[in-house]
Amino acid sequence: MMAALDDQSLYEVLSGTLLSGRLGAGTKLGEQRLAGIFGVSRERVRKALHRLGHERLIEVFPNRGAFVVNPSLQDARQVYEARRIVEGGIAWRVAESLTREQQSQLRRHFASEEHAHHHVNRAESIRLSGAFHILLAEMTGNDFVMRQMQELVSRTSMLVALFEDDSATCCGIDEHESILLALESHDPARATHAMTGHLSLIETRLRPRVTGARDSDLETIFSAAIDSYAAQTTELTPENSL
Amino acid sequence: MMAALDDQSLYEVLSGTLLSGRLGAGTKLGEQRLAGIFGVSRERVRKALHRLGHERLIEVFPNRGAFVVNPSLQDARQVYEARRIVEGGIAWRVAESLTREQQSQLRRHFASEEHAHHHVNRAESIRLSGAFHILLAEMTGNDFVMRQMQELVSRTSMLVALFEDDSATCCGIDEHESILLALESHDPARATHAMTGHLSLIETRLRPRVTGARDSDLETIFSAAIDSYAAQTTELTPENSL
DNA sequence: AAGTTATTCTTTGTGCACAATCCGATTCAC
DNA sequence: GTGAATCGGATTGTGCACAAAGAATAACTT
Repeated sequence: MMAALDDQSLYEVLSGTLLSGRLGAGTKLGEQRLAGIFGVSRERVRKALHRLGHERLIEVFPNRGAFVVNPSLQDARQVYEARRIVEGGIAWRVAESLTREQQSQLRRHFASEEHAHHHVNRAESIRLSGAFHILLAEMTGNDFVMRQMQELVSRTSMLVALFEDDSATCCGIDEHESILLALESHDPARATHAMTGHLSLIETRLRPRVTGARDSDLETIFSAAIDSYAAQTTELTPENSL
Repeated sequence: MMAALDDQSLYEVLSGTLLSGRLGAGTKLGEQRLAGIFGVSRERVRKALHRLGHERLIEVFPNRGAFVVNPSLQDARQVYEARRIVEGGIAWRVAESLTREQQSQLRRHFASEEHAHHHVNRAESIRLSGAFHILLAEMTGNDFVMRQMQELVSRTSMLVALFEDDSATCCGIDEHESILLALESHDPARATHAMTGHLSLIETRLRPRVTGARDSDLETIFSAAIDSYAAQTTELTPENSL
């Protein structure tokens, strides 16, 4: 069948592929080309590209086109610095007002992290590490803060794809525990301190990596992305398969 | 002459007018209508509208159009909450690393604030109060943080236009001083505390105001906005008047 | 032969016409 | 008279064709 992608799907596939780091930095994303690959009109691609540009996932040069961003190590540092500032503020706020439910929710999450860690389930560990930070942002119950965090986490995942030190792409579990303890003691300053220290440690794990000649065949990469996206969505809405 | 507005100018006039609160909440911004007023094609207006929608300065409903946002008091609270979190983090960070130059820069700014305050220069006081917060954000030297702050300050100025208690739309000057003192003492926790306390105080000044039947004649409002924008830009580039 | 200009070709940007959608009013049925 | 359904007007969304800009190449001059 190969359903025609709607705007949202197109954006999600594009965005997901960008974030996964499968595209070589600096790769040109031609409108015509993408339109052909995705089987949609050029205007559709245009709109998606503009949106991605606004979210800084790609760089758009007027009359020149859109290109995959090529973040420098300095850019990476800025992302972590921003996270220290924002998540420091989040930790402070959450420490002030942690409820019983929130506390047990964090405890439960931390237990999963430990479980995955001890069973050396690497992929799951990475996922849960990120989720811990998102969970804290959610506890502020604030849309602005959540959106900003989502953007920062997106950027982070893009960066680790570029600069990952293969040995450690996930947060240290002890550090999460010390954050948790600080939150539970309702000590804002201590919580902020634990959070900023944690993020600094993660940052030190970044290594400038030779931007390896990754596969930059747009057709191949996006076809795979579309397939996995389709699989994922049909799985979520099985009634569609009727 | 009445130069044809380019994309950027169009966006800035639109955005500035939105932020000033001169437009009634919920006012519909029809594409055709605006195109006529600004003397540009509909597609141009479309693009600007989409951008504004992405920045949440207007609400865009598919197939229905764009409308001026109508923030509730609860929305306002969220903005101040977000500012407490982010600016709390900023204060922490700046307190950690305040340089001599930064310190004197802040002192100088504070002196201007005091001056305007004592001479009862109301408009200037308001402007400088906002600038103080932006200045702190700039001192982090972080693009992400600055962009977020710009967005939050924009929203704030929109909100005070809606909910202002006429007696106090500017920051208390004593509060800024206590933040300054905390920063100078290089005490992050104290700085964060001063900042969050300050923002909470501002928030208490918000009063739910009957969304007064403001003038919603798009033609009149935008014509004035275009004129003042033109005046402002020609002033900045006097060589254009040749 | 190197640098510079002219030309061509590709890619992005824009306006226009038409299609899809939504809102409101009128009409019809009960 | 009230409710639902339908039709008309208006507004937004989309594809297409053309215009404009940039990049690469070719030619020409010094």
